[in-house]
Amino acid sequence: MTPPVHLSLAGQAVDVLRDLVLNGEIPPGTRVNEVELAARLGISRGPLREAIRHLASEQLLVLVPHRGAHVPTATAADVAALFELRTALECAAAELAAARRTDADVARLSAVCAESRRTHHSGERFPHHLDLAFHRALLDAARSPHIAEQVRLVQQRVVLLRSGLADDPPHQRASLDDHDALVTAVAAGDAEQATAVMRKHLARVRAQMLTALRP
Amino acid sequence: MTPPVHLSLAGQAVDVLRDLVLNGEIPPGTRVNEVELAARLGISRGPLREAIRHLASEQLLVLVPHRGAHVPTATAADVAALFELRTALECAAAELAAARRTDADVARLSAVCAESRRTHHSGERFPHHLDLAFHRALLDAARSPHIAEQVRLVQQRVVLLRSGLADDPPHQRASLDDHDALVTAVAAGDAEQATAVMRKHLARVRAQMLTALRP
DNA sequence: GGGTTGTTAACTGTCGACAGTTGGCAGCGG
DNA sequence: CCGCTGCCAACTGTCGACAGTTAACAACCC
Repeated sequence: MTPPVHLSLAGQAVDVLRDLVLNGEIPPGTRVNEVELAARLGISRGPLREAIRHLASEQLLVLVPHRGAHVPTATAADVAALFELRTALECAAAELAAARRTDADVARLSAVCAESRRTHHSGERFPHHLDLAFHRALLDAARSPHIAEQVRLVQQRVVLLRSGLADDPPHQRASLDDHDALVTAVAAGDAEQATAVMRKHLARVRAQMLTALRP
Repeated sequence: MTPPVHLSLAGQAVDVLRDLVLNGEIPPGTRVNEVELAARLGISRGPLREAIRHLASEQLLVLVPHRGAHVPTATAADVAALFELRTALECAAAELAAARRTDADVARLSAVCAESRRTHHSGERFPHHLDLAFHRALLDAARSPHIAEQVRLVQQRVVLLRSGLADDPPHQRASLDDHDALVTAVAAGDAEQATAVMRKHLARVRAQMLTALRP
């Protein structure tokens, strides 16, 4: 029932370290000490090093020769460049989803949208995990494992960049509308419309992140 | 002059191992023995393991717990799924290139095309490295480092899958025409046309690889 | 006093060795 | 003759220790 059930210490360390980075317990800019972290995780430096390199390949850590690893800090240029990649990938996913979706896919997407609106209306907070769930459901509908994997990696980076950034209720409401429009386009099998909506949606998210990054 | 100038043994091992895999010196399906390869490279197992994990993150190797790493074998389904990702990335690159290209970019692209035609006419072989050079020049014109990096990884996998596959002169000529059409569209700044040509080009390459994979 | 150089401590990069697991092979029983 | 069980070799996973490098601090010279 737990998908990431790694037997090796290195595999476990990857998951633990990933959570530490994404949850902000190792804030951006912090250097990672191998011996200290190895002791904290109760493992040796060998597996930990493999885990660090793995996270670096996911770009959740930055390696500097002879100076160890540190969590990257958010840059405006980084956000812009990253969203170019995200747009390319998720627009393609939206296009494929519109062409391949089943009724079950549409039902799942609608369910996530409904759940999002409910929590937004009641608690007035749009939890990010529901946003991620929506984009993941769209990826499932696209049925393209390689694209899905790459989107997962990019979204991880977005989560890291977004950590510590303020929320913006009007933006969240607009995102909900975008999601609804996406479901409509996908349900109708309108690939062109789906990509157009996705492009607009990501442009909005990108703009919100850039403005939240300024002060 | 040599960009990948790694100081660490692990970094060097990554480059050596990558060449070994891409040049077919470790054929697909072959298992990699850590102690043997470490001795062959004159290094210890530690750095080699890090190199192996790195190549696995680039999907040039497949890791099986307690059974080591092996070079993946080409599957038709794999080619299809991979080209979905490649299409998404390179179409976006073509679109950005059309919007951002400079005269120098166009000159470089034209030069690569001319060189390709010359070798094709004289030696009747269309060297793959010129094909790669063209796509790389297009990426430079797109000026999107993240997309460029991902395309580089995908193209590596394509090279691996294509290793051992027969060439097809008519297909090569069509590819040359595609490249010329791409240069024209990019030079004209016609993003829509550039993505359309790229999509068609990649569909052709994908079809050629799938037919060459059948027997 | 500012800049430079020598020193030192901390950390990464690397190595060799040990332990645990896997797959194959031989021997045994049916 | 076929299937099963127990052993064995080979390999991976992990650990602790050593060597090389970096950066900061302190002493020294100008």
